[in-house]
Amino acid sequence: MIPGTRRRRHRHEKVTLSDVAQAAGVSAITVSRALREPEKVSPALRETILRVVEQMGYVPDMAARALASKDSGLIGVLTPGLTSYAFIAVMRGIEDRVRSTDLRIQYANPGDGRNDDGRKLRFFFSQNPAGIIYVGLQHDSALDDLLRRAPCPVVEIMDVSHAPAEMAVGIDHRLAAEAATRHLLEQGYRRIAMLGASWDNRSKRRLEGFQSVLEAEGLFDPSLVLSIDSYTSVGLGAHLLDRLLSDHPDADAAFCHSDDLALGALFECQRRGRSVPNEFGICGFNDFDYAGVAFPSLTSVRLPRYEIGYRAADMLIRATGGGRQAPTVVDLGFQLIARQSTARNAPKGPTG
Amino acid sequence: MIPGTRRRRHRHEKVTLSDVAQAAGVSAITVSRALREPEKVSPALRETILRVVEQMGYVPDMAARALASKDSGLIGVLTPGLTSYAFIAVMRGIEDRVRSTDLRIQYANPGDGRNDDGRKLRFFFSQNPAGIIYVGLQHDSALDDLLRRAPCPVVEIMDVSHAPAEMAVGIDHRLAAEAATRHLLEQGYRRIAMLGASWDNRSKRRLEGFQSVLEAEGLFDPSLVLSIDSYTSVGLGAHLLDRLLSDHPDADAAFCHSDDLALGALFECQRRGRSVPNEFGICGFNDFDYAGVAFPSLTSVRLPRYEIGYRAADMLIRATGGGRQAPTVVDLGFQLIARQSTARNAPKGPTG
DNA sequence: CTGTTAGCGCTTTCAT
DNA sequence: ATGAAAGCGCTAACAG
Repeated sequence: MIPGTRRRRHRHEKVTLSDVAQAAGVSAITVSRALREPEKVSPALRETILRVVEQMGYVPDMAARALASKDSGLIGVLTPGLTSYAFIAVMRGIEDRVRSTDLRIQYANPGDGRNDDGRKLRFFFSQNPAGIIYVGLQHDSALDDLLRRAPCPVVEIMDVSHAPAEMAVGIDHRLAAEAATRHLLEQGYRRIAMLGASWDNRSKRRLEGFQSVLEAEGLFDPSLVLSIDSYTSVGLGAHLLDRLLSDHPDADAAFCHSDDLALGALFECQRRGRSVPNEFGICGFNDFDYAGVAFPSLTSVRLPRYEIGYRAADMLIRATGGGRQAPTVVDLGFQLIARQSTARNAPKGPTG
Repeated sequence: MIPGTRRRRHRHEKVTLSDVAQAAGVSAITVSRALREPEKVSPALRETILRVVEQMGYVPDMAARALASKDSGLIGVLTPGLTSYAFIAVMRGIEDRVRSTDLRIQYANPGDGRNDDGRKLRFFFSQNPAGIIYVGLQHDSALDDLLRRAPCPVVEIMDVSHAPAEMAVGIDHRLAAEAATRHLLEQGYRRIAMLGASWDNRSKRRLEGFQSVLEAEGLFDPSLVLSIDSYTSVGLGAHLLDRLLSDHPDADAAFCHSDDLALGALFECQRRGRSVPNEFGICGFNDFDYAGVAFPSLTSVRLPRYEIGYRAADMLIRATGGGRQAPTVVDLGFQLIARQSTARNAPKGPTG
C-alpha cells in the first residue's frame, strides 16, 4: 500500500534447461532435443517433456543457444530507409516470408549520412546472423569487400544496376527513370524538372536516366534539377515545386523521386491554380497507394516493393541451407502507370 | 573463372578475445576491459590493445557477451503497427534517443490479429532484453500479468487511458476523439460519420469518445460508423466515403481514424464534386505531414508521435539504471489542428 | 591496474 | 533413443 515500498520484481529465478530436465527426470540434452528435433525423442518422453516445459514456463535462452550452436537464427535488415514509407511494403514482404520459419528479423538503421555502414555491418556480423538484407546507400569497394567476406549470405536489395557481392533483388533505377522521362516527353512536356530529396545511389541512377533521355533531345537543363537533403515528404514536394515555379515559371512538368513529392507538387499546383495535367505534368515514383486515388490521379512508376522484400528473404532462407552459388541478380522490373496527372489533352482535366 | 567452382567463403576463422589477448601479450579480461571500460586500463596498454583489435578486425560476440553478463543490450520494440506510417515517427524518436547509447533495438511484429502477443513477449524475454517498448492491441489480464513480471523494464506506449503494468507514455485517445467530435459540432456539422480501419484498443477508445459527445446531443447514429478490418490507407478512405455517401447521402462530416483515410475521403469528395468543407467536413487523426499541405488542408488531431518514442526510450534507459518505481504514466497530450477541411463558411471554400 | 578462476545456458560430439 | 563430457566466447568476482 505504501508507495515506493514495492519489492523489486525482475527476479523470477530463470527456468533453465536443466531445471526442466531435472523436473522431467531426463538429461538436459534430451529436453533440448525434444524442443528442436522432436522426432529424435520417443513420443512418450517427448510429451512428458513438453508438458513440463509448458508448466514451468521455460523459454530457451537465445544467447546461450546462439553461442553454443553458432547460429543466432537472426536475419539482419540494414537500411538507412528503415523509417521511410517506401520501406514499409518491403518489410511486409520480408516479414511474410520469414513468419513461417523460426528465424527472427533484426532491423537496423545505419545512421544517416556518415559512412558507418561498415561499422553497422561488422556489428551485425558479430551476432552470427543467419543472413543479411542490405540496402546500400553508397557502394565503395571497401564496403563491397566487407560484404563479400560476410560470415553469412547477403542479399542487396532495391537496386540491381551493379554487380552485387553475392545476391541482389530489385529493379534498375536508371531504366525506370528513363521510362518516366520518355513518358513525359511523349505527353508533350518540354521543360521538365526533376524533384528529389536525397542523393543516394538510387537517386543518382535515376538522375542519370533522366538526364540521358533529355540530353538526347537537347532538352536537359541542370537548373531544373532541384533537391534538398532531408526526409522526403509531401510538404517538401510542395516546397520544391514552389521554388521551381518561382524561379522557372516556364517549367511544364516534374519527375519526382517519390510519390510524396509528387503529391505535394500536385497540391501546390492546385494552390497556385496551375492546371494538372494541362498546364503542368507530374510523374511520381513508387506508386504509393494514394497515387491512384488522388484527384487527379498521379502517374507513377510502380516498384514491386513487397515482392522485393519477400524474394530477398526467400533467397536468404534458401542460401542458408545450401552452400554458396555464383552471384545472383534478380531484376523484378518496374511498371510505368500512366494516370491523369500526365494525361495532357485528355478528355477532362480535373483541376484547373 | 569457371562458375560454380568458387571456393566457399564464410570461413574466416573468427577472431576471439583470447586471440587478441595473445597477440597483445595480455590476458583476455584486460582486452575486454579496454573495450568496455577503457578508463580501467592504463593508457599505454589501452592503446596497444585497441590497435591490435583494429588490426585483427576483432568484433565482440554479442551472444557470448549476453550470456556471460546476462545483459543483451537489447531494447525490444513490440508493435502490430510496425509496418504502419504512423509508427515511423515513433521509431525515429526511439532511434534518436538510443543512438547515443550502446543499446540496440530489435523490432518485432506480434503478428496480425491472433492473440500471440504473449508468445512474442515471452520470446523477447528469452533474450535478456534491457527493456521493452510495447504497443498493445488488446489488454487482457493475462497479458498484464506477463508484463508485470517481465524480467526488464517495460514501457507501454501510445495510449494512456488505463493503468500500465509499469510505465506508459502516450495520449488519451478518448479525449482526443471527444475534442475532434466537438470541433465538428461547433462547425455546424450534424450528421457526423466515423471512418475507421481496425478496432484495436485505441480505436475503441476513440469510438467511445466520439459516441459520448454525439449522444449528449442526441446525434449519434451507429449506422454512420464505418470500418473495414484491413490496413488503413488512402484508398480505403475513398472507399469508405463512397460507401457512406451511397448509403447516407445526408451525412455531412466524417471523423477519420487516420489522416490517410481523411485524405482518401477528401479525394472522393472532390471526385463526386462534393465541396469540402462547405458540403462536407473532414477531420483526420495523426496530423501526418500532408494534412497541412493538402488542398484544402485537413483538420487533424496531432499526436506527439516522435516525442512518445523518444520519451519511451528515455524512460527505459533511466529505468535500466535505477531499480523499480511505482507505475508511471506520462500523458504527452494531443492538439486539435483546425484547418480548411472543417472551416465551414470560411472566406473561401477551395474545392467545389 | 592486471590476472585467475569459474561459469553463464545451451549444443556439439561421441558414447552407449 | 538417451546421456556424459566438453566447450562456445565472454565477463563477474575476486585476488594480487
